[in-house]
Amino acid sequence: MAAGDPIEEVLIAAGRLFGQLGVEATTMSKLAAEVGLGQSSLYYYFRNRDEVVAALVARANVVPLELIEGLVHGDGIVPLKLYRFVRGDVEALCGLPFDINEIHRIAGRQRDRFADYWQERALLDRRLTSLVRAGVRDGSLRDIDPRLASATILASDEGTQNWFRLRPQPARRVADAVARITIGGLVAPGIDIDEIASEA
Amino acid sequence: MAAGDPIEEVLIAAGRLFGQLGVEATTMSKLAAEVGLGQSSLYYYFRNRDEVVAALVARANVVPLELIEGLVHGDGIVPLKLYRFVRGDVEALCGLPFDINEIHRIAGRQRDRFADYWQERALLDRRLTSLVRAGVRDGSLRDIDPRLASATILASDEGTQNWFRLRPQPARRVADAVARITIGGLVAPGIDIDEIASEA
DNA sequence: CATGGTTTCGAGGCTGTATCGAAAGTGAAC
DNA sequence: GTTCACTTTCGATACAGCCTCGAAACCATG
Repeated sequence: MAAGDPIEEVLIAAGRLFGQLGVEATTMSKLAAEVGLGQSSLYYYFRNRDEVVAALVARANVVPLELIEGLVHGDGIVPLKLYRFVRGDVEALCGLPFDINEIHRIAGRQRDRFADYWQERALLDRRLTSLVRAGVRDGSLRDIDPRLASATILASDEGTQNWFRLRPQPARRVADAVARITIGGLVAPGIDIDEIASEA
Repeated sequence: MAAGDPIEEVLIAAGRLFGQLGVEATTMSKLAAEVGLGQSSLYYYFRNRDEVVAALVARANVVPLELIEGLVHGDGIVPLKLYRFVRGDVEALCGLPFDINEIHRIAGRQRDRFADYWQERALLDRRLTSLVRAGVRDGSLRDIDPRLASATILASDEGTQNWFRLRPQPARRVADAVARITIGGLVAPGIDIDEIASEA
């Protein structure tokens, strides 16, 4: 119905509907109606519903990736960088209109269609892993398996969005709590997580 | 096709198929075929597909609840109890044939149909919250919001199952890592998480 | 206004959900 | 052995949603 780029409008409406109804319950008819089109007209812009999902997830993915790239090249000790990453990631995830985990799951079942997603995800994982590894090396983090730690960090972030959507709260507060707990469990005994938290 | 209780058989097959294909892609035809029934025969045992989901989730829910009940009444300091809870919960979740988060999400969209689920979930949350609160009181945990901490613990546990299913590993190892990180971020500065980990 | 590219839609095939009523199976009572 | 009530199974069918296709409407440019 409105002006702008139809693709843009569809994606915005899709994000909202996915969040409200879930992906499964968001039919192409509802989505089309939302932007003032007939159901079959959507197929002019997207081959199918999954392509809408893919387009949406492609954008959501950019945020954490840019976040960590920026942090890696910035300065500060590793725990501080990690703290900022988790806080930023959680905050961004909680701001999404839809459930990232649901999209994540759909993507997981179709590795080929969502190849880009998985590549970026793998890159994010590598960046985070090597950041953790650096921390273990320089003694600012405990001696844990960096790959396991990285996976756990990402799991916490995404898992958090799960319940956040059910029980809304100030995103920043939640993000700080998750960051403090998660990174607090990683820092070496000598380092005080509260000091890092207040510095971040 | 086999002997036993048809309901039982359907649930077992459903767990497997939900895990392999996802809930959405598991059609009633496939499910029926799996147990040697016609598609419409399933509706004799279950009103619809969501009822299969509900039956499955009802069982999965029991495990963490029993786990924490047992721990609360046992002895040991709070961090030790929490460590054991997280490890047990993660291990149990990783052992499920299906993705608990997907079921979680479906349940979230239908509060009334899954009322039992939400009640048990709320109970679990209360138990965990009050355990954390006890730890904060007696000084074995840092001064954090117990509700936020409890939510974060559960989010980590469930979020972990997410990637665990994609990248299988020894469940115990993963469970230990998650417990060490999560609870490590909660314990008061004086307490050594490694000591707790080796005691658990 | 003719041409060609862009955008929209209605009709229809196909698959999956769920309902319904009929049929088949089962066992206890006579 | 037949009857009867109860349980279990299924085929037919309505209905909704996904997606395709071809035709029509739209629109810029010469």
